[in-house]
Amino acid sequence: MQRREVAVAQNTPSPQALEEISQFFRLLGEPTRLQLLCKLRQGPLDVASLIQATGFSQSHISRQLGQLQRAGLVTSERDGVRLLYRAEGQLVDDLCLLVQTRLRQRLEAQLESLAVA
Amino acid sequence: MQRREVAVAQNTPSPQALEEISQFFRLLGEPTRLQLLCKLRQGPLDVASLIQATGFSQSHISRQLGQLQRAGLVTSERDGVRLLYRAEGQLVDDLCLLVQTRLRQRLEAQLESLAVA
DNA sequence: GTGCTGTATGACGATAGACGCATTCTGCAT
DNA sequence: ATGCAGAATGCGTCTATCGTCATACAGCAC
Repeated sequence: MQRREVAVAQNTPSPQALEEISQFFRLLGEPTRLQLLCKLRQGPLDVASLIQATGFSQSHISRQLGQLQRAGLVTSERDGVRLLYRAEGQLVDDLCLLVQTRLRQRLEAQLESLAVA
Repeated sequence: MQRREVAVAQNTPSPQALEEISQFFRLLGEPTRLQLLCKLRQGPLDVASLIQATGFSQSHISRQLGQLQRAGLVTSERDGVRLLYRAEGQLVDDLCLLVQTRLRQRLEAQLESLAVA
């Protein structure tokens, strides 16, 4: 049932699937969260380290991590009194690389059109 | 200069690049815009057709198309009194496919864990 | 040039969500 | 069991943006 709703697309996602896909993108659409993911992809970190690395408050970082964890993009593991968070999987890396490549191509095209003019 | 700011990442995007990448994801994080992109990828459409297809108001659709156009994801072309909008490139398709696949995998994993239990 | 249609934009209200302070909760260390 | 540190959550404020109605603008058709 759920499977069918999500999977109905040979090519065109169902309205329900579109909603879920867009919510996924929305997660990545916030710089704070993307920044956290970048930090965590380099290795596990506790909240204090992330506070230091980003400058955001403990509560804010905790909340963002909660969102990322519920979406399956990060996991946490106890290390003494601390929780170590780590990035899970390669999907976000892949997505960012595609977008970044595209953004660069676009800038390069613009540079070229300026040079010609 | 701009090139370097965006391109600095062998692997870790610069803060500026992260901002731009997140803004790109933010564009896709709104169901309306994603829906429009899906419609337009099947062929060029005018605003009236998009109104009919989605149920949103003319002004809203026009505004969303404006955003997508400025980001280079759609183009427009005059056809008599109408403007035909069309989706540009495959990037959004690729991104959606990656995300959709992942969402499915996640659901399937959850189904499996329920079956075992 | 004029009138009309299709589209873009102004103005407004409602809502979601970022963000930080304060507090509570959780689990470790003793 | 107790105390403490680290993390999660309550609450309030602020901002951005969705979405619509109304209006302005752009370009076609005559």
